[in-house]
Amino acid sequence: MSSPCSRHPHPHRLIQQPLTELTDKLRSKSRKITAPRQAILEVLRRHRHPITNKEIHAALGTADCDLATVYRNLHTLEDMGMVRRFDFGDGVARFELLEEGDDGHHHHLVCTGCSAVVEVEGCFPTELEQALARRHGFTRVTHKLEFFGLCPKCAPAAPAAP
Amino acid sequence: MSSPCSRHPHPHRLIQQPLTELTDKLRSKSRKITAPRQAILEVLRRHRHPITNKEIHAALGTADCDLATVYRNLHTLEDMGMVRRFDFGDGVARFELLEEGDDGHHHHLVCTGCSAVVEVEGCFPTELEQALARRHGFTRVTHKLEFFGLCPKCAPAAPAAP
DNA sequence: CCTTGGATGCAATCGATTTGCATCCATAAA
DNA sequence: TTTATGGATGCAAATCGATTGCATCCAAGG
Repeated sequence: MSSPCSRHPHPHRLIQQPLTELTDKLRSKSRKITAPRQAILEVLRRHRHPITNKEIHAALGTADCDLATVYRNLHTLEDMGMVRRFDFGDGVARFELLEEGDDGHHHHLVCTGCSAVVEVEGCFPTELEQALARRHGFTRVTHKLEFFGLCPKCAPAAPAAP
Repeated sequence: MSSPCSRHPHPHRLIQQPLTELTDKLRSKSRKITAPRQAILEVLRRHRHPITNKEIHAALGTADCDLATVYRNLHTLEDMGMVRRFDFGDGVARFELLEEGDDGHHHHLVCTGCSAVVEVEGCFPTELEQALARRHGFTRVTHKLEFFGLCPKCAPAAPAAP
């Protein structure tokens, strides 16, 4: 694992549940299995890194649907706990399909040059999180954490730095 | 417990440098000392937690200026390293005035109910960041980390929990 | 086949932020 | 002090991601 800029599958996201399993979950909550929805799920299944609504929309191909439908569906899927929303700080929401039983809590290392994404395993600040909660009397504390830097391919092109 | 990082000259942001020091810094980079700019700096000096462009604009009072001017000034101040931008994940940028010599790197615990903000004194271990950088060949790696939860006041009003 | 509530397309709208442009003025030079 | 000038500002229009109202459509259960 030493090519962060190229697309490489990550252990956590190698195996995806079959589409039927996904549609079953939808059915179980009285959500309809429509063509756009299936197509969106297929796109999500094919991507191992968070993708934006626009990217999903662009990847629909033949099964094209309205962009608003993509937005609405990702809200629905998020509410149902089937996808997780990530924020890379650029003002655009990104989503990842979740495995059954996975809460999707993990972080990324994002190249500020080419937007390449590496998944980071392990969730470090959990202890700090609980200490914080205790100290300030907060409950239900979570966190958002993402790493940013320059990948090997983009490093040479970078400006002077400390 | 994780080792807190050591680059926090003013942990609680109680003391702020005088306005003259700020204007001197502007002058030194051939930026003009205008009324709007001074007023914006005054507002920032009076706040110890990240505030939005709108909040700054609203707090200007007599020294009112165009909202676009606030936006432009905060870009300028950010570029000059005089303020630091924070992202609480709600799609609105927030800023904090930086002390001399402080890079402003710290994190917050934000109440999702009332938006109360607590500064977090502990920082994510830098070594882990560097290990990540090494493992994936990234350079200049940084991170964004914010905590979210319910403060004591908002906890009672919260819905059922896991 | 029929009913029905969720789903979709389309267009309008929203909120945050940016930008084009004419004008203004803080600052340094003359 | 006067002048020249490039940065700064006001105002309005434009972007951009995302949301929403509404009429229509259709998947799913009778």
